[in-house]
Amino acid sequence: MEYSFKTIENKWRSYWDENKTFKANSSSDKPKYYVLDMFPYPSGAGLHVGHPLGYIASDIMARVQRLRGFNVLHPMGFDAFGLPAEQYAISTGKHPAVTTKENTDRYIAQLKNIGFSFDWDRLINTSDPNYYKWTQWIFLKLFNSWYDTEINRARPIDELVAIFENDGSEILAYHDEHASFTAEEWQQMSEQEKSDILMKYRLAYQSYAYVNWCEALGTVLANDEVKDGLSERGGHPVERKQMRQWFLRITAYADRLLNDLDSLEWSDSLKEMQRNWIGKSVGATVFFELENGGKLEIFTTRPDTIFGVSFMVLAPESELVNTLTTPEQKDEVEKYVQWAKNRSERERQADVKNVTGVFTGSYAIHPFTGAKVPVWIGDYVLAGYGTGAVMAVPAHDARDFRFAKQFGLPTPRVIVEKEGDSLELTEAYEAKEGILVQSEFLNGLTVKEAIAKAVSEIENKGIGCKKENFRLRDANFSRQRYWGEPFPIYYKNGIPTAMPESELPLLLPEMDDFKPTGRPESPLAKLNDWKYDGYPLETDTMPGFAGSSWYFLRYMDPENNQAFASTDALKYWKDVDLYVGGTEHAVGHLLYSRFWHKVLFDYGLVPVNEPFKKLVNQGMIQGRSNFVYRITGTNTFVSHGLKDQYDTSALHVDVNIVKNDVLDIEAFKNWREEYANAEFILENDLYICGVEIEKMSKSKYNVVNPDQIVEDFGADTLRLYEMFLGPVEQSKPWNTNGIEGTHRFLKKLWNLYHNKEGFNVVETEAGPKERKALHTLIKKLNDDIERFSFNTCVSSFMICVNELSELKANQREILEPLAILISPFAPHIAEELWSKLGHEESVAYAKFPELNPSFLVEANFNYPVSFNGKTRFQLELPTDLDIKAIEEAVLADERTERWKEGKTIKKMIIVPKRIINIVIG
RNA sequence: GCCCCGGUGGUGGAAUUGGUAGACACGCAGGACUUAAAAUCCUGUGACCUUACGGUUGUACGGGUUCAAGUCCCGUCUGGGGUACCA
Repeated sequence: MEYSFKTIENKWRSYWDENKTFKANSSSDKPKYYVLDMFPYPSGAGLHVGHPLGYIASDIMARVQRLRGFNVLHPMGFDAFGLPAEQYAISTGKHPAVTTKENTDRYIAQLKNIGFSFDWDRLINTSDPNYYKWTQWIFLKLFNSWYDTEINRARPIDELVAIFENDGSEILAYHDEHASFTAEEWQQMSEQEKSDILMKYRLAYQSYAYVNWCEALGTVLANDEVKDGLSERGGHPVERKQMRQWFLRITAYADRLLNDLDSLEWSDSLKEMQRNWIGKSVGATVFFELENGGKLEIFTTRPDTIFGVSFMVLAPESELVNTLTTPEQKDEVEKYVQWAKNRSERERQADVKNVTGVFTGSYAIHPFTGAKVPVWIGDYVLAGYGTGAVMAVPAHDARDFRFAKQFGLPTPRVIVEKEGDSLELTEAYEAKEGILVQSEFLNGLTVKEAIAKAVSEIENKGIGCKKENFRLRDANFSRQRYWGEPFPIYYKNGIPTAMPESELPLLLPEMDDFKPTGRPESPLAKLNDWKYDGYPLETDTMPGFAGSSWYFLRYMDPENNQAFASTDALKYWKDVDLYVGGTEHAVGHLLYSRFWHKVLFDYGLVPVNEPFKKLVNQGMIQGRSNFVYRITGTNTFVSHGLKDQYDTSALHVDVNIVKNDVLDIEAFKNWREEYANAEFILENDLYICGVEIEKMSKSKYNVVNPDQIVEDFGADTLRLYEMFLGPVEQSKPWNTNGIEGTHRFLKKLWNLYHNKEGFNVVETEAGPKERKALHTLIKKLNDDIERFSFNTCVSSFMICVNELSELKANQREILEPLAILISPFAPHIAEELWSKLGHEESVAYAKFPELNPSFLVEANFNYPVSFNGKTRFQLELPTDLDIKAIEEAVLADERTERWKEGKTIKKMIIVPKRIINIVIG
């Protein structure tokens, strides 16, 4: 009887749907287990083969935990707001809500096709008003909060107002710049002044930031849409424009976000990434007097090197640039600042080959030596970090060193490895160890001592103090876009004001025209009636990470319209036991979610202070991308082999219009309007595309769908194959070579339970060989599931089934537990076998088979492990023995007794106290 | 540039704590069954030398620690992810 996967999979898919087999109840006597996937963005390209990698792994865990007796919550939903749907709307006029609905429907069908055990009744969608009502509600919570650094938690803004009214500004609160005022002064302030001051304290506040403005397209671009300083669409110039925007004050939580990492079961590398992102550093803030009056504040982590300062560098955006530039330098400085302004931060940091900068003409005075120190402007200094100015110590910082070499500035060395070393330098000596020289009162000290001493001297002189600094910046929460959550904020006489909670959700208004406004603002600005209570509403919308920062809480109680989730549900499900998702979210999403969760925790709205207990980072299934090369400023494309002769930028091209890396030129012209008149420079009459292995993503046009695989081999084969491909954590490019192997395995499994006539399982007792095969498998599975090693699980299944096939084992005693064991991995076939074994309830309600170690021990004695025809084993010896005695001990061992007939010890590898390896041949 | 992860046969990968490198699977070659093909099954398969027995060598590259290194340390090369408006 043949394994007919289509019939079987269709049957059980509808059975699970109709019976709601995987519905989770928010109350149960069983212990709870919450397994969560990072929910997908429903891209127009459909679910790609990379998505299921993590989903299959988490589904296996969900199913295993159900079999182990847990009440499992395993939900799915969609992160449905975002840029691609809006871009699609701009080019086709199709409303993002419509495309999003189409895409989510397709995703649901594709997901159901793979047989995931999701509780579909808990499906959520971040673009659904019933969902984003609560995103807006949490935003208002943030807007109406300030951070009390004395008790280290968020508090209502009303309480801050009360404090200002009674005591003025002298409180321990986390804020921007400090404005000092008395209670009386506060009371006399205008509404506008009060609002401005409160903005400096709110956890959601307004401030200024740069956006990528593209004049030609008339819109603000995401970083992803900018390539080499030009817009990806059209290749138009992009400039950076400063605008007022919303921010979230995540920096108030920097210490807690850092310290609480210790309690999480996340990989060390991921925690390390978050730590580095938060980037806590301890150093000093120091004021340098300027020659012509005024002061320059810098932050340094290396106050010990203060005698090595040979110049200062300001970020081009620094407010001091204007005041410090002398008339002679004015032209040059303005030219430089204008140029640097349009380079992205990443470009500025990555481009170390071209060191750029300009002298302001002004000098600072070294606080200890009194020397004149020139003040430069350089774009490797970022305005957003520290004070936007550095004291440059070229001898001990690589970036400062390159700058000094470029502009012929001195590089005095102040630290040597050991006393008496030469002061010559060919590169910066950055090590934080050595002895101070040429440093007056620091001479002879170690770096560590010198840091402490320098800080105390700086403090004594009253020119600075010890300071902690974080690399983490507040999160920019504004987007000049349509397809996102509207802010429940209106401008009452120009003052940003929260809408009442009772008015939520503030619905995203219907629009027909999503084209850019031609100004750096959201399409919502085109609406005349976008008003609340007669006042204009905020026209920016929230970014992609708004909805995804709290969705894991909504699954606990998705229908609730009184609260984002009920207290009971939150108490019961508490937190996510296992979170599976890609490393691409290592800092963004995972940091924002932790931050939101902590704010809610401060208000007692969630029971625990961290949302994700254990995290597994699935690797990425990568795609094979193709590229075309556009000559800068033209609509001409040059073939890969000739591109180095031109100034080009590489653009992704749809892999579907490329065959064997040769571009179908006609298809390319039809692909996008802007390419209709494209011209080509060919090689050998062909346009050859470039190739790169990278993230599979719609924007890279390299997506492969799982649908065809399910059609050809079935979902169970796809599930096993994706697991068999390698460790879940590992990234690899997609390819289907070898999928036959896992399909063949399923056929073999099927044939264990069937002969030609049909189902064929006997009730007789199994022999020791069969029992050993089964229990070896149980043991392997238990160990491997624990360490998330599903590829070796699949191998173990194959080995076991091969052995059982050879033994022609068809005893119920063996096959019943085998069906349960395979069910998390290949659920459809397992359900079919389970029902044929005479069970009425789903295999999901079965009990995970227990290991009987006695079968293994017995088996081990009867059937020694053997490789390449040689028998080997390890023997532990108690103490040092001479070779002769070891040999005797080996021969006396009962295992040797069993195997040594006619054989001798061929090889022994001996280490002190222990024999490691004995080969008998 | 900076932070994080990886590099093992023709291919995906295994080796769990430093102790048999290449499990399992794909591919390939040969064979069985078949008129033939498909399917299935069996055998072989890192490289080099050898008719064979067997030997030598081998985990990106260069060093080091160790009785013992794919695994630990230092340096280099190289691929991928992130880099704050893709999600």
